[in-house]
Amino acid sequence: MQIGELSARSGVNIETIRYYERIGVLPQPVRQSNGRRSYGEVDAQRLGFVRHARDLGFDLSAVRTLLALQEQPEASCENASKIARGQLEAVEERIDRLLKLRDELARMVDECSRGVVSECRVIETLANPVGEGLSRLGRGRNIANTFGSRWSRDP
Amino acid sequence: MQIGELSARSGVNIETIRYYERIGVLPQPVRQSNGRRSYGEVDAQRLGFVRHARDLGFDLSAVRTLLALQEQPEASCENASKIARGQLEAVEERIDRLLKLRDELARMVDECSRGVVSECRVIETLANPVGEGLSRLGRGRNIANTFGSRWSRDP
DNA sequence: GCTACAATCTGTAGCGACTACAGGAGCAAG
DNA sequence: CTTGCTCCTGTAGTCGCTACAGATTGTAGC
Repeated sequence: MQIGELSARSGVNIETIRYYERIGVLPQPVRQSNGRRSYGEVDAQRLGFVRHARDLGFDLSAVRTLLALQEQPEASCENASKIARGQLEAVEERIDRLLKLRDELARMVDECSRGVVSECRVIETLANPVGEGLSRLGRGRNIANTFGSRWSRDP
Repeated sequence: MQIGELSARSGVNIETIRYYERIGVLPQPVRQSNGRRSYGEVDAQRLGFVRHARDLGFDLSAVRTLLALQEQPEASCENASKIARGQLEAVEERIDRLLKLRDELARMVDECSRGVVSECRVIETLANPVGEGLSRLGRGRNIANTFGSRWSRDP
């Protein structure tokens, strides 16, 4: 199958597939006589694996590790489980933050009197950082920057 | 106050402050005779506003709009409130996704037999995308990419 | 065969929001 | 007068794509 079909089947952008190949997340595929990339089921599966892992928020370096682990089934899964646990932790922290965030945003919107800016709670709330109430939230360890800009990609 | 103090007080990286100045989110500050930037309370407040808005997930273009609104208090707050409502919607969607994500990750971790990779649920789950169960999650509209990589920045 | 158009190719540049670094200047304390 | 700190400018790197330019190849209709 050519790259277009692989892209359609996996839901991964053509450019992204080539990008994955370039950075070594996907292996260099066989080429047809005309120079076009030719993929098989194994490639489709590997790409599916990558996509699913990315959907779960693993960054590409984690994906690399997981792929390597997948390819030596005799190895211990300690490592894979550790990566997943780290990911789970990051997700839970993120959820906590977002819930607080939602409350503050909801309050802002709710209290906006729909009058002029000088009475608008949206602006006011932003202007008065509430004694580090929320602003401390962003300040934890940099947990491997697990969530890039991918949380709203797509066509 | 110099840039270092402003940075310490606001919790915003020095380089980031200069970056904000460069892209016009912060105005060019007064310079001391030695060429160093000199800030006052107004600047600190403006930066606090920016930081808080960023913490709430507004992207820099939204921040720009909000800043502009803040500076003409006679205007209607319709606009600010609209931005905040959009933001709230995006946050709620994001929370939904993350909750589903957490479940899948938790299940993965939970079911890992802690043996070899060939029996590991973490790898297995990634390899078998469960008929688009979760993978459709990433595929909505691109809601203005409101959340960049900022969700784990900091020292 | 000719033409139009689609799919693919390579290579490079751009995005957002920073972050890091090189190489230099200024300034205070010991 | 040296050490060490803060600050300066300017540029390049990060991540994970995405977009484009310009070339080639394949396919379908006339």
